[in-house]
Amino acid sequence: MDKRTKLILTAKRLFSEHGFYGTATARIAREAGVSNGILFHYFPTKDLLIKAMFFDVKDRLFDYSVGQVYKGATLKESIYTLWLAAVEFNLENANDFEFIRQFETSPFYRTETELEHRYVQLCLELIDKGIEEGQFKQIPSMLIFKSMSAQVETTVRFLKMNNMVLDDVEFTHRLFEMAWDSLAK
Amino acid sequence: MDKRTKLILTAKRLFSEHGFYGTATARIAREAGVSNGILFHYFPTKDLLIKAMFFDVKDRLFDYSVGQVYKGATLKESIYTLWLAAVEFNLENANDFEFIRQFETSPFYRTETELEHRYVQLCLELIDKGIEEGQFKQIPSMLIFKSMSAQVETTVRFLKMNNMVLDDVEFTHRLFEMAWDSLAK
DNA sequence: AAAGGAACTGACTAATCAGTCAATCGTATA
DNA sequence: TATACGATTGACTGATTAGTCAGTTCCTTT
Repeated sequence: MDKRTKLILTAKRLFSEHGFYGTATARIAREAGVSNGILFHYFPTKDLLIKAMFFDVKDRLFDYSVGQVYKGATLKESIYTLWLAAVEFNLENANDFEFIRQFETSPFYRTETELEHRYVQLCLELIDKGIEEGQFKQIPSMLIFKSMSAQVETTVRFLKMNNMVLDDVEFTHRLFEMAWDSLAK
Repeated sequence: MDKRTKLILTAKRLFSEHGFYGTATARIAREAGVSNGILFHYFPTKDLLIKAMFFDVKDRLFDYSVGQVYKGATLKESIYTLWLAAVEFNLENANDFEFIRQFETSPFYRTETELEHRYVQLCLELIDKGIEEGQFKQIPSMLIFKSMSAQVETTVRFLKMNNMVLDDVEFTHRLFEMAWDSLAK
């Protein structure tokens, strides 16, 4: 594994445990098994390291989930697929999940940052379609997207806190219905 | 205004703008117009200052919202009152809102911290009642509470980002229905 | 093999910060 | 008036940190 990747993985683990400011750059380098200097070779400042990590996570979430949505699916099926993929991804990648959570409430985060990403674009298109077709409530699509994201986050936090996994299909559906009902007409 | 209160108000403003670690204790004292030492007289460590502020906000939210729920109200009316009070409180107290948001995603936050508070207790009782009576979905009450809290947060963020206020009753109801539908059977 | 540049090292620094402390002030009580 | 004690000050310190830099290693190209 190259040192840049090692740094990102180590940083993600330490950030999710101790927060951005609770983690010294020197510690990231040490625990990644590389020199202090090389961190600043790849990421000129700590801020740029953090921002690079944000896009790294969003890219991987996109790759993980979008492939699963197939063309012929109904709107509800598509939303369900995206919802389930997001929940699974966050459950399986605990450090990514904690990292994003902290990033989005930090002063680093600006909405423009997120808007740029194709994952968000895709979701918004789907939601707009649902509103036009009259399947969704007459509410701004951005609010619906944010609401769904918040539901995913809440669900993941709950499952983790109670050491649960999504093995019960019936329960999984009940969780999804909670999110779905909030946007369906 | 006594110096302890001045410190809390100034800290809240600075924390909400620059985060916990982005705000030096010396700066809090300076902008509050008091000496550096007095901060540590009232709050022996920075962590204790932050925790004291958390309970300060929750207390005020409790006082603000609970008085508005009247005895004879239906379950939906009570939930609506609490939802609206929370949204209004967070809109009117921007610094409190940002502070709590950061606190809850920081390493300071432990779930036990919140459970102790009577505001949470009250909400959980109401939700349990709704589940027993069959009005709410068969989902753990803690998850429903967290989901509602997340919806309030999302709504407030959306309104603030678009410089909106809750002056349109019809739109307000549509926002509430979003949250309500996610928990109602 | 020579050259050149990217990857890499780790000791170093300038700045910042949480928390301390010795001294002073204000005021209430005896 | 004397005593006592909490409130208050602000200069100070020891520890920590992001970022630098001069020099070394490694690899590719000619």
